[in-house]
Amino acid sequence: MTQQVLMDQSLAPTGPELAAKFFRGLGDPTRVKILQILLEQGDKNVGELVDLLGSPQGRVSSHLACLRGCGYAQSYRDGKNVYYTIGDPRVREILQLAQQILFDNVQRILECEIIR
Amino acid sequence: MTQQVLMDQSLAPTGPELAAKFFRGLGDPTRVKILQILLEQGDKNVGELVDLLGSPQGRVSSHLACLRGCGYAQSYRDGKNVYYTIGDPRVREILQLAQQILFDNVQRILECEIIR
DNA sequence: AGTACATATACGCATATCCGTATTTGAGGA
DNA sequence: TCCTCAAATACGGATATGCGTATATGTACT
Repeated sequence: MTQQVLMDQSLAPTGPELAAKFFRGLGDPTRVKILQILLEQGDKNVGELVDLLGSPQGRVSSHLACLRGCGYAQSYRDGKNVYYTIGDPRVREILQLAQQILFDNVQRILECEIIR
Repeated sequence: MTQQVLMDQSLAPTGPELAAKFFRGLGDPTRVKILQILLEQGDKNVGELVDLLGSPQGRVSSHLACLRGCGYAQSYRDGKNVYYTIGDPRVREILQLAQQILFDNVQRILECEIIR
């Protein structure tokens, strides 16, 4: 409807602020681990993720809300449970590419004090 | 030397913590903008970046230290000035891929309250 | 050596983000 | 409808991260 303005190319894809926000969405260990689980083991419901992660349910749900809200993951209900799935196939690509870059810079990134 | 332990595949590339830290390194608008400038306009020294960014010199240097420390950028001295350049060609790839994913999820990411 | 300029770093403050706990919402079955 | 369970959300506190300003380092040049 009135949202088309936001899709205008002149702003969106070039905006460093938006790109940074995108990366911050992937900047939490729990969220990355959730995506890895979904990619490697297929769809999971919240309870299963809680068990796999060993984190309290509330926190897992919050991170899932973030992943869902940003489009990295999608949810669907099956009976009592809500299942999560990877929302965009390119999520796999960007994670793999990050792993590759990461592999050659492990030392430096580990030693970086500005980001902890 | 003794650093090989860290390069062991069993730990490094799979660690969600490290991957998250990697993404956080790209999670700041100023850092993304610096990388975009270096990619689009070639090498720049600190003073030039300060002018292009409109940010105080100290802050720019800090972000550069982060980019350099993590391997996203490299520096070399030429006379009085220190120039920065892209450290890994895959940095361009991951930024482009992010832009593509971003483009199809602009609304959601903009609306996401968990990340601001 | 002494000076000037370019860059790097330090410090205190404001804010973002994460966590743990508790509570609320909502769907399914008795 | 009432109850139970799965999931989502709210709240206070702790930490991380970014900013602005000020200062230190370091190189080149006289």
